[in-house]
Amino acid sequence: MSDKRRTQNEVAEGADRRVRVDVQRNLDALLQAAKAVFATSGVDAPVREIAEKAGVGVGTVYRHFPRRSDLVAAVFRREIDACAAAAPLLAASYEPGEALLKWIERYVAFIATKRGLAEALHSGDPVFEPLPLYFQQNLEPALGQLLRAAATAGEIRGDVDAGDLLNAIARLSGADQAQRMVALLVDGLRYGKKASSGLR
Amino acid sequence: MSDKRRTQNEVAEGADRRVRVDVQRNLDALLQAAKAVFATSGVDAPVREIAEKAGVGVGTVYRHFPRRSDLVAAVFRREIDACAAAAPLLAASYEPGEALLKWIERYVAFIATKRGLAEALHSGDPVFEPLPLYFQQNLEPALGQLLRAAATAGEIRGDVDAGDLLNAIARLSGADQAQRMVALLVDGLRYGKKASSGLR
DNA sequence: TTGAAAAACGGAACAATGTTCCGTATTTGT
DNA sequence: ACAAATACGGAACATTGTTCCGTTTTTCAA
Repeated sequence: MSDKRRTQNEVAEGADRRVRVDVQRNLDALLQAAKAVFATSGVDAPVREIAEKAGVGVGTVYRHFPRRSDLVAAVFRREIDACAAAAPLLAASYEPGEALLKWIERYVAFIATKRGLAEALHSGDPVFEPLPLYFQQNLEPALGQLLRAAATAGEIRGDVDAGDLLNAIARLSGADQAQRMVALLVDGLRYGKKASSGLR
Repeated sequence: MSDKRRTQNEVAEGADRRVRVDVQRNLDALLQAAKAVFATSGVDAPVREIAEKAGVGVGTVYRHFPRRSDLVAAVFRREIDACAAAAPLLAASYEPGEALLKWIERYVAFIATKRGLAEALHSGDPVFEPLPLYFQQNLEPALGQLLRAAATAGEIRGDVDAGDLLNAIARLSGADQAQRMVALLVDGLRYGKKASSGLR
């Protein structure tokens, strides 16, 4: 290794070396192909299918994403971010209760388009652990804000955990009657200020 | 044991031939092994593992259960039946609201012990189609009865479909916070007599 | 009791998939 | 233009569902 001093490019960050152009190209193609395939065949689609659609070998897929789930996570990250970003926007445009409802609606729509994602999140397979983590780290604060605002406004009870709700909705989504079931869950939010189901 | 004529055993049904003893033995061993393995490793456990535990070859497993899911279904059928049978018993021993709550509790406990079952039910994999069918055909009437009784008694709203609720609970079960989420759902049952979430 | 036909058995073999490995091709910095 | 570094593609391996078939066990009746 001759010394590789990157002269002026030596940014603070560990920017070891400029990313090779082919890497960037393949990564883009991969993410795009994966997004398309996931939408079509669900998140359980074979890696080979994605690799082929992207015009790369499976080796390339695995170099960028050591685990299948890493690819899934990468593909969804940006959509998750967008969903999280929507929260403050809605909060600024509607009253607390309405904003909460609208955000949940958006969240449901997002989850619904990802066949198999709900299962993956809950599969228990250690390989999917990072995914729900990212989900919650990004979505929980967003929902938490809306939840708190709505509770303060007295529109819903105040003892509901954002993470719980996020998880519950994700599980309910995907079913034919998802809308109805989520609605029921939301009604539960308004039931009262104190626990009361007897199942606690 | 010479005289083998089926004499009085000759039931009307096309009892072509008495089931071979080894068949019965293997079938029992299989169901028992499967039940144990499912409880330990979840319903996704490899068929080979079950076959080995039962002391039979995989060929035997597939002769009795053409699809993996058929075995899963067989193992749960009796438990499902028991769960369904509990409904009228509870209805006879408690007031409508209480009976409903207790039955849901039992249902949750049952689902909880079957790691992966909720996912299987919803997997979309055509191979699991018969399972949810059996579930609903047996559990829906049971829950429906309790639901109707509770609604009549004015303890919950009357527009909740038993199938929906069954499905929703199955999806929620298995999570760490399943109890809390189901409780929230149940609270939703009491919210009012009319739709009100705005998500409908 | 005995022997041949029927039924079931076990497990090797096949197919689909996730993942790893490595010889080859591409890119980069000089 | 060249050599080192890096990435690439896809064959090879591991795991698991499912099928196939030669062998073993059970049944039935003479």
